[in-house]
Amino acid sequence: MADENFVDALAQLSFLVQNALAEIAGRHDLSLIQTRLLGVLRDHQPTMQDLGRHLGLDKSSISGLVDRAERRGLVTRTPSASDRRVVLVSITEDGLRLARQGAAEFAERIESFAAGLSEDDRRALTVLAQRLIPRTAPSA
Amino acid sequence: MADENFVDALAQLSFLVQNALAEIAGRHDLSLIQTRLLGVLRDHQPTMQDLGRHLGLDKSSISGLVDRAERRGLVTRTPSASDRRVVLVSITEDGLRLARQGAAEFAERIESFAAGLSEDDRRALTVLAQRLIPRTAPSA
DNA sequence: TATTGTTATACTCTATAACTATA
DNA sequence: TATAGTTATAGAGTATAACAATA
Repeated sequence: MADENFVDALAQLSFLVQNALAEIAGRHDLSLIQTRLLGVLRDHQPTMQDLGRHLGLDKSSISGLVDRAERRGLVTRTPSASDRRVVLVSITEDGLRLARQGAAEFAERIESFAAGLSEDDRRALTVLAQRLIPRTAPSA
Repeated sequence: MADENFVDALAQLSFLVQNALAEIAGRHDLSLIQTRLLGVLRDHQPTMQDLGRHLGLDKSSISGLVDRAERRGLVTRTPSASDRRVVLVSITEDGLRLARQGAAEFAERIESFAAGLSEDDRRALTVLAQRLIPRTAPSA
């Protein structure tokens, strides 16, 4: 089976990237899921329900997640004006700072892994990776 | 920054692969870490300490992990003959069956992602991925 | 004394089910 | 009635610190 190598290489690459992400998040006392939460909030001001969809979690899990992030001053809850059942979640200045810092460190780390790759190699890897990723792939 | 695309593509690819892994594990009521445990035990009969090193976890975490796997009949503890402080962990028939089944499903899933890639594309992606992976990269 | 593993404790993360408030 | 969110509860997973048994 020639494709054992293919599957193994993708699996190991995914562990490499995820471990880097978890390690960098940990340096800021963040879990992977808290990091993803901040990542989503960088570009959106979603409802609790939206967050559940984005992150693939039950609403009760989102409640706890946002509780803990709010306790640390990284996000805030705002009641919706149009529907008083709804809660909007926003990132704070502190949260934004942390998200940017983490993203920069992550990019640096990935770059360091790819130090041995030429520009052409990187472009080729980028294109091949993109062809594997469906439009529905979750983001950080 | 041209490399934003590179970093993003690798991050998304890693989420794609890890989510596939987690989803398949979940179908067998396994967590990612339980799956990795079984993966290690397919080829080794390590001590608790060895497992901690392999999986990057504290020995107390390994105790709980092995407890839960043992309770499900997936692994067994054996006292070492040479050093009575040491415990050796082995996979059971049931555990092995589960590990093989999961690995096969995972390979299938990865193949399905790569359905649009030619043989040459796969080879190229495999080689590029391998060049990113240090020899110390953790395995499933 | 040093090492191996377990246990006690505490916290994060997750889901299910029951609940409250609003629509 | 239906929907948005919270709370109560339970369990996995993790680490730190204290412990027991063995070396």
